[in-house]
Amino acid sequence: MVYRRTHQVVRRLAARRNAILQAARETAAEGGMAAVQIAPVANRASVAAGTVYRYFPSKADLISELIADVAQAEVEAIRRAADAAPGPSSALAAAVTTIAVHVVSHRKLAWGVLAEPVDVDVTASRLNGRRAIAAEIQTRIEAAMRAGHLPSQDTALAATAVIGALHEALVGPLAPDDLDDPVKLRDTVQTVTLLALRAVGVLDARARGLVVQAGMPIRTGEPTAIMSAG
Amino acid sequence: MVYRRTHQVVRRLAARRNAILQAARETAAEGGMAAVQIAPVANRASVAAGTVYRYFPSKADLISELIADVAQAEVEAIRRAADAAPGPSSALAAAVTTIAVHVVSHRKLAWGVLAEPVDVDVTASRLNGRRAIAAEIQTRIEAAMRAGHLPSQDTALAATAVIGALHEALVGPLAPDDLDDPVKLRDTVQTVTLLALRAVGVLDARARGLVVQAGMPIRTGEPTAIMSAG
DNA sequence: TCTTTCTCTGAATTGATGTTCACTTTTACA
DNA sequence: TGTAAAAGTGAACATCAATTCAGAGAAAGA
Repeated sequence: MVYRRTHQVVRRLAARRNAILQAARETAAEGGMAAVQIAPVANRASVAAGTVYRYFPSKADLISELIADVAQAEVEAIRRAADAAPGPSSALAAAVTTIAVHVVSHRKLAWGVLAEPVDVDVTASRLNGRRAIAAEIQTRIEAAMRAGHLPSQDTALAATAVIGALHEALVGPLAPDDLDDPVKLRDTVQTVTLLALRAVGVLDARARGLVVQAGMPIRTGEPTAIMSAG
Repeated sequence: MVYRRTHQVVRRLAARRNAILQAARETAAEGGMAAVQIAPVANRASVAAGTVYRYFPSKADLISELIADVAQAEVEAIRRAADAAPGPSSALAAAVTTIAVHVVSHRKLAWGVLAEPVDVDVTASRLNGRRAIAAEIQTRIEAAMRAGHLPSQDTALAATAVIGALHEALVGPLAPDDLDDPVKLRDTVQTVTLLALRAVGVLDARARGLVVQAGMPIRTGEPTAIMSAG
């Protein structure tokens, strides 16, 4: 034997794999899932089309992994935001706000990951991602419910409905189209968060200071934990 | 000239066009939009593939028309149910309940019409359908708001969120999978309707008798107007 | 430097469907 | 019954992107 992988090579392979995933992600963020085709992604990652297949068995696997990554990052962001909150109600508010902010901040990517038509089958990955995020919300609803802050309810269904409301109102085809205006964006996030919280029985979240404060900037691309005491 | 369309022929042509649309609809209801391919649909309508193109310029047009038809029927059902209600709050409840019931009753079709990936571009048609339905809900929210039954709010955003909550919880990938059980189905519809109404600020819709009554059968395939006084 | 093995390349292949079109069948009416 | 126009047929075609693969290029060690 005259060839054995050195650490260098191992690292380079890993880096290249990441580069492909990253290229796919950027492509999706810019042009939606429809734009995520092997040739353009490969080109963006500075490799040949065939090379992609040395790292991913198929386009479906590539996109599935992309979806899983995005979902996991979201779950972690939600968890961080909620765990930093002082009580169950504000934890729930923080979780919902986090989703809302992330989703509006990366609409194209969110739409692609969540719902945009793709030619290959990624339902399993999407389902898992949704499940993980819904479970996170469900946990917070349960906690608030047990603390007596929410009426008794089917938490699984409630979590699903909350997510649906957020997605449809913020990235669905009917979402407002003027969200590039930061003021409008903040108002929209706040309104939708209020709606979602009200759905599960939070009374007057705004008065209780549970949601985004007026004038507070929404920063994109980082863990978001915007809320106040509750 | 020795050929001119008789009334008979005109009728036969119209009937055949309907047969193709109907075949597409049935195919979608059974196998989702993915199953709506020219060859199977033509076969189901008992015509050749080429014949479809004598009635529809392209597959996109066929599916777009299917979507428009379903959406329009839905709008009419919502309007009937809401108009039959005694007051603004119950009209809103009736509208929401109608959507919920229809959507669970024809999950595959609803999913196909609303969100399922399709290889051709039907975004315009979907957007129109969603807009029409959202407008219907928005109208009812506005009425209830003006009557002082709801807090002041952005009705467009509220209507969108309501629709999102209904869809995600009832036909989305996270929807309960045991909706074939009629009891479970009724409970689910009721729960989700409550969530949706609560989101826009309806307090305790159940106690006020605004939603599906326990024991009331949900019939499918016809205009639904299930509610009581309000 | 030479050989072996791995990795990369990108043009060619494949597969799946929407779409077309030369031909057949049907229709209306003289 | 004959014939011109319309309607229907379905096999062939076009398209488009995922996938493959034979050969080129690098890397490791003798």
